[in-house]
Amino acid sequence: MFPNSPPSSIDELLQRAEQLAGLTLGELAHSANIRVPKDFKREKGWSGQLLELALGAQAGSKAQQDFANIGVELKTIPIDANGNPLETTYVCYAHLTNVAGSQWQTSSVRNKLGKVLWVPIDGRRDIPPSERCIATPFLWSLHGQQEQYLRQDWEEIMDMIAMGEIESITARHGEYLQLRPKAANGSALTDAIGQNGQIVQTRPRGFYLRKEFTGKILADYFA
DNA sequence: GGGTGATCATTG
DNA sequence: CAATGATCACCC
Repeated sequence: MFPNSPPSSIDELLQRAEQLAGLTLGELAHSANIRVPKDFKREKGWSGQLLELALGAQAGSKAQQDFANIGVELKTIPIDANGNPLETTYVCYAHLTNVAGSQWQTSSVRNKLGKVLWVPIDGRRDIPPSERCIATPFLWSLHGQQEQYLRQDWEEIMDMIAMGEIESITARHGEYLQLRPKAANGSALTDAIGQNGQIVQTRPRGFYLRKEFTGKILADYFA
């Protein structure tokens, strides 16, 4: 059965996570009487929510780490047969106003990625979700050159947001961290800084890690 | 609407 | 055919 309380230490979290390696999503879901969708067309976050339950993360939405008591964020990541990421990784919502004076050290990107429990899961679309296998979860921390790469991209993007250039930022900006739409649909609007410093309406955005970045994390671990 | 969990699907 | 831009479900 799934734990009903969060892990009280990183060791406990890792112990829980290691128990999941090798299981299929179907086996894990079945153990808790959870039904598995045929595909993820209408339940895109299903894998992540299943893993939250299986590891005892607090359900629901909160703007901080999944395991705030031990400072760890949980990220599932879909991989192909070679262990390479199949999708970019969502990090957090991007605030588009009141960004003057934002510092990397206190940014939500850095806070979210400080410590991450990565759970690679077979994401091949030609395999039904129920048969997709959970690989070996591992703990990773953001530091050194990887942090500098993200910081550089983040500062470039935040500068553009602060300068009122939100509409000229595309997903092509940023070597490893990119800004993309993040909303329920195309009609969602939020405040942003306009070209003359005024408030304008734009599509909500989120920060995402490019596959090259997460691919390196996976390669470093499994090398 | 803002935020969590992400993958989908159109297109360059 | 990978990547960008769009979208799905749920919570508050």
